[in-house]
Amino acid sequence: MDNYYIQESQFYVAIDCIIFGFDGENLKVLLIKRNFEPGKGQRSLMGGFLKEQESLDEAAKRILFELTGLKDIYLEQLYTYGDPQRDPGSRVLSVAYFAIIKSEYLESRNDDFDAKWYNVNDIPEAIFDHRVMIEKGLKRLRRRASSEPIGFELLPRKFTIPQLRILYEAIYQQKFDKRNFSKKIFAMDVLEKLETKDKSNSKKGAFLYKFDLEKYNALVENGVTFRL
Amino acid sequence: MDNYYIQESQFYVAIDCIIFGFDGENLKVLLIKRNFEPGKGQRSLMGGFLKEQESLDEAAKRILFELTGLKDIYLEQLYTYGDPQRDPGSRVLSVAYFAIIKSEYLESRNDDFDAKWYNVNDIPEAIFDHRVMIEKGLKRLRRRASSEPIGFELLPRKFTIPQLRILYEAIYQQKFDKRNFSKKIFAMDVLEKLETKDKSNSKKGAFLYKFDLEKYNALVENGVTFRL
DNA sequence: ACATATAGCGTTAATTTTACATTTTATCTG
DNA sequence: CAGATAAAATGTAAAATTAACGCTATATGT
Repeated sequence: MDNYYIQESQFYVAIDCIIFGFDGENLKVLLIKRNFEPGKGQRSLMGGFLKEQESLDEAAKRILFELTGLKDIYLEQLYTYGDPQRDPGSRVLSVAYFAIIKSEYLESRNDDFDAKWYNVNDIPEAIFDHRVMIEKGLKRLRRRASSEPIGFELLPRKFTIPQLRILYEAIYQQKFDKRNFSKKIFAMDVLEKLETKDKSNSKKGAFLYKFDLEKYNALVENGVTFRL
Repeated sequence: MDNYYIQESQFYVAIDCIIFGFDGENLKVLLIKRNFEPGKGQRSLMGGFLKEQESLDEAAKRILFELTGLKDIYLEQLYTYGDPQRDPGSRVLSVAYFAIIKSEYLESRNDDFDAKWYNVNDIPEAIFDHRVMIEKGLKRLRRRASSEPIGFELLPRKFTIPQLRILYEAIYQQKFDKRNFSKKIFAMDVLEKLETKDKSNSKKGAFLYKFDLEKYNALVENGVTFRL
């Protein structure tokens, strides 16, 4: 490719992924132990450098795959951090991505990186500006979860209404009335009720549901918006 | 500074600014005529390359200053575009910024760049992915304007209620009921009523108001959120 | 002084949101 | 196998918010 911009400066570009998960009780963020200098051994978001021929989205997918072995993770660009002093290793821009892993994959292969889940209410110290990134990711998650059906990304494919409610309580750190919550979610008509019950949390058992993407897309077509 | 990352690739990083304005009737976006290759002479967002010692925000401010001669412009990072093919001149990432210029400065010094305002309902062809950026900026503007008091950034410091309403009608491309609109804005109690009237649009004249930042900040303290 | 054209304002109906308690059901235990 | 248990499921009324709607006031121009 020709280069018209020879006289301009160039920069390292990193991708950092804020990975959220839900263990059925609390909202979690995944941090690894950084395995190179500077900051080797410290807590860090999973990240990596952008490569010559990659788009940003591709790089984020590659990095998530390296950590989790998963493709098809919910992924969304969050913000780009470019303070000249942010990385003592050199001038590096970081494009932060926001990712969600379904809780059924919480225990995926990630041993090389010594990855651990941390409760979002109690985020530990982390390298560089990674805590700032996590805070921003959390805000984005809260905004998104109220206006798009991304909560389902945090749950198993089959889930119960109480599970869904507890998830939203974890996201927003507040209680929701059981009746009102059910009413709201059923009113949107985006769930498919299954025959089977989940009995792990009660003797009576709670019916399982699936998020029905087709119904949801049909609603979106008609201009109806998700709102919880 | 030490460099721990010698083996990684580096990239050009551009900043592009989506500059919105309001002429009292329509929402506008400012485009310039690009004055260097590739794409010389074509319509483009105002932009420039990130420099060695600059943060992203600083670069965006510098670039806006170069075009408008203004400091203290409303500015917010929007999104980073990194497709390897997006700029035929070389591999360049672009960090898009979203900016608002008060309409009293619409006619600022920008002659070097042959800048022109375009109605957002009728965005002309523009270079690279700049139209995509503008569309995204427009969405962001709409979201922001409904949840934060940024509409005032688009108006003169003193404005009338009908002006404010017409602005919101331009942003959302829909009519708002006069009475309900006034009620809503007055209910929030963030405006200061002035003695003087603006008589440019009617014989009777409409009272002028100022956005009262102190009142607004006090509300935010109390957890009240702006919503129009 | 009268015509004109926009500014300014209040009430009612409809919708949405909140608050709140009892019955159902499968399992566990004695 | 009967009774205890513990979470799931469900409806209604009050309150708050939002939407719909038309007339009078005012300053200027003729």
